[in-house]
Amino acid sequence: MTTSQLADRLAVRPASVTAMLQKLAAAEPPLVEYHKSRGARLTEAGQRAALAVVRCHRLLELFLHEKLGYAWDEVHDEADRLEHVVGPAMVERLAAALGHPARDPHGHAIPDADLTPIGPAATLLSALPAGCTAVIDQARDDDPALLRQMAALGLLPGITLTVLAEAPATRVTLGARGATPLELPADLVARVAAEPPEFSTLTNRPSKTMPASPFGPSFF
Amino acid sequence: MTTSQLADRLAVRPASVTAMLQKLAAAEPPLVEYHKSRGARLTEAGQRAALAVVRCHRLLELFLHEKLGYAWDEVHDEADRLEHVVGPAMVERLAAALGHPARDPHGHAIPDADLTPIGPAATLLSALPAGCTAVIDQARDDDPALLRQMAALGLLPGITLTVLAEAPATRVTLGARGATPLELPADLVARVAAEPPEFSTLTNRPSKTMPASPFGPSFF
DNA sequence: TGGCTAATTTAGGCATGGCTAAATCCAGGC
DNA sequence: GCCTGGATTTAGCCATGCCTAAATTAGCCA
Ligand SMILES: [Mn+2]
Ligand SMILES: [Mn+2]
Ligand SMILES: [Mn+2]
Ligand SMILES: [Mn+2]
Repeated sequence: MTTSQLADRLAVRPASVTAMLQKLAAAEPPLVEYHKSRGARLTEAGQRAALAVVRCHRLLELFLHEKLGYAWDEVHDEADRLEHVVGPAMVERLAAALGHPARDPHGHAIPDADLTPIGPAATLLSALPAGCTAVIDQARDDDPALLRQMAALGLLPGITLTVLAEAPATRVTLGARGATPLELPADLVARVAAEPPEFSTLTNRPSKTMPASPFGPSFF
Repeated sequence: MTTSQLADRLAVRPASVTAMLQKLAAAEPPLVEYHKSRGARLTEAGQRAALAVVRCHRLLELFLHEKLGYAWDEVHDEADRLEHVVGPAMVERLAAALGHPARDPHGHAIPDADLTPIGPAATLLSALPAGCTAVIDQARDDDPALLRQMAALGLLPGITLTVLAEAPATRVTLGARGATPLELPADLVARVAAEPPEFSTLTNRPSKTMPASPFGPSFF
């Protein structure tokens, strides 16, 4: 990643990114491989550190949803604060209490305890060709409004849909066939991913109305 | 409290305490009433802020013990880190999930949602007169070794004991009468509190062997 | 091969919360 | 009513992580 890509994602100034990259590259062991003015990449150790935080974050999200009754659009922010403070012992306790789950409420894959890297993302709804049938896999979890909108439309991970048209707007049908067609907002289809039914770990499995449940592969 | 008392409790230099007291006194609203070179005291707002953190801390301790299977000597440190990051919504969710409990695993009172101040401490074992019968109420939770020692001796909140002798060492009998007498270490009796049976909210209620369970009044 | 612009890094600051060392305060003791 | 030693505050620093503004680099096009 380049300095400015990171600055954008982190909502921080490029100068701050440079400083942090230098620090992480100088750490023992180095967490990033930093080529000045060239960008940076996670080292093996850095990737493990990152996966540990992601594992913690997603377990927390699922815990808040499953055990404390949070709606799926409310869990991300709380998890974002807790993830940096929860100790390794508690992470494993949470995993055990949740039955070593594979997915968080938004369908994101939860890295396992040995921090094996996660596979690539599924396909965005906006990239599905017309006529295609796919299973909703996961959605960005950093936009509560998006998640509420999805829940209202019945667009939950595990749900199967068929694309009727891609342009000018994405029109889909939910449930295997012929139900009422839906027109999906452009910002929604750009942030929800789906997979071919035969790839999906878990086909069709709605949950409580507002909240969602565990499912499919990763993307962010 | 004086500056140096605070410095001792917080394991911080007196100069740092002075700086923080000045800051808290200047806050809007002021959290402490600070008389320079004279010491400081919590304001109404400061007390509420403190009780909110204590409530969160104790709910977390109970949650870790009850729901995640932590032993009672392991919960304090984890709660100490989480307490500053858990949001108000999660505190109330925790309280609800735990059934709005009155005590944490060490017997400390959990402030209720409206942050009503907590009553004074029970009596230390070291202060009980010989012949006295009392119910274990609570113990300091910041010393895992003490808590493990208590569990090993069967000294859990809710347990009734009778003091046989105060000097040279504290000798007690557990259970209403005549079981095998125990000699209690001086550092233990200085950090465990008990109450007259008729004052105790909950008489006799041991729990899992190592871990403990919710009980009696407060002290720190 | 320059030169120009956009990306990046450096330089210099700010706020937080801590520390040490040097004043300063104050309460007793004489 | 002073004197003095312990308590307290002030002064001056440090590390973190972030910021702005000023260099510096790098890549692309003439
Ligand atoms: Mn998230
Ligand atoms: Mn998620
Ligand atoms: Mn505690
Ligand atoms: Mn406690």
